[in-house]
Amino acid sequence: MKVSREQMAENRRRILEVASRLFRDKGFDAVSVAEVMKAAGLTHGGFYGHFSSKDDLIAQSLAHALAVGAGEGGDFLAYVGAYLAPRHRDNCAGGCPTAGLAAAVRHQTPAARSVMTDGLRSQFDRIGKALPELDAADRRRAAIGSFAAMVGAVILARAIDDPALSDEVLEQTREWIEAGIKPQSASAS
Amino acid sequence: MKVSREQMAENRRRILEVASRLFRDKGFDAVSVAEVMKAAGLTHGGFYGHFSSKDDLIAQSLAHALAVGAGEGGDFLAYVGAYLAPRHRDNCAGGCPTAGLAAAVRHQTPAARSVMTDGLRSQFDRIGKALPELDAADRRRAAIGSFAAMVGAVILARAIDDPALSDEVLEQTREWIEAGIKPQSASAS
DNA sequence: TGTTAAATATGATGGCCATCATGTAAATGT
DNA sequence: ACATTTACATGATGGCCATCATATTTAACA
Repeated sequence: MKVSREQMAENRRRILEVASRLFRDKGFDAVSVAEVMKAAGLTHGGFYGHFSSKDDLIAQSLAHALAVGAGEGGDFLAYVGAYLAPRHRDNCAGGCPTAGLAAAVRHQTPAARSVMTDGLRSQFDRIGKALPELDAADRRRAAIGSFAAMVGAVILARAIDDPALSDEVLEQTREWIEAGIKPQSASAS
Repeated sequence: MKVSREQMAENRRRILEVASRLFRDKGFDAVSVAEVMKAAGLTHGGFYGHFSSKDDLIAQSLAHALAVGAGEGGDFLAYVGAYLAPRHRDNCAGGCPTAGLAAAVRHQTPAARSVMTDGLRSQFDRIGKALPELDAADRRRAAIGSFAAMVGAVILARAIDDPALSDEVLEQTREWIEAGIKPQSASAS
């Protein structure tokens, strides 16, 4: 049955939203087109009315997730604290799409890699702007170095099955980043 | 045809070696059992004489790769330089199994996650011992923070399709780590 | 040397999945 | 109101893959 224009637009939005959560939670390969559609409250048949292929869905849902997560411009240290927290580590589906999907993007289409590249470029710029207390070169270095450490730490923490070690990875990386961001203060705390 | 005991042991070793390279290169899902066996110079039939399942192969080949890569105890800064280099970024098959597979381990069996956990614990200890110029607490923080940044940077650099930005991620992260490892020197270079 | 056991090869089997073909019913525009 | 378009549902289809069944050949051992 046909649905209204707005209904269709909302269906499409729901597919993207649900797909990005499922992908972050289980990985691109482990989520079938039918599963996405079912989670969106539809059947698999209508899928190709919205997207040309599963690869197309992957690229578009990635863009959707990166755009949604790109809010904030606020306190960088607060952002780091929330990012390197057990809460975020345990919330793959709703968490940072870069931490959840960057490694898998390497095996995806050029379109998906391009989306991820744009997302990362924006992210580096955004973090750089949130670090006004440093001069330009240090800002760039801190933005990229910190974000690499954040993404790496969450990926490692999620791979580790020992809760104590997993927590430690988050905590030590948080302290490491905090120390690295204030190089102008004296070396001893 | 039956082969000698040693021949069989060597076949097994070759399967593990070839599998760990293929997995790092293409991901666990994208590599079939038949492909691994063919790359090892065998046919798919003999596989279940060596391993109880593909999941078993994944866990064992991961352990193999982590053990092989765990050599060195030398100069940490040289290690960082080689790790955060385009050469390593472009060599997934022969590169660090943590950078190549840590994110995917999250979706694997408990056995595989346990192997990865042990590998990371050893890695943190090893790096800590390579940083004797720091005191104990700083050593641990630097070991975990640096390695998280290294893994994250290589993952991001591999996801990015713009060579200039990809190179920049490696380079800035390298400088960020180098700066963070020598906190006792003056803040200005 | 002959018998046995084992390692590998060849050849199914069953399931999952992306994609397509076709039907149906409701929204859209006149 | 009517014709038409179209969004979605139902139901194939073909391919890939993990795993298993069986055959073959040869090492291992007496």
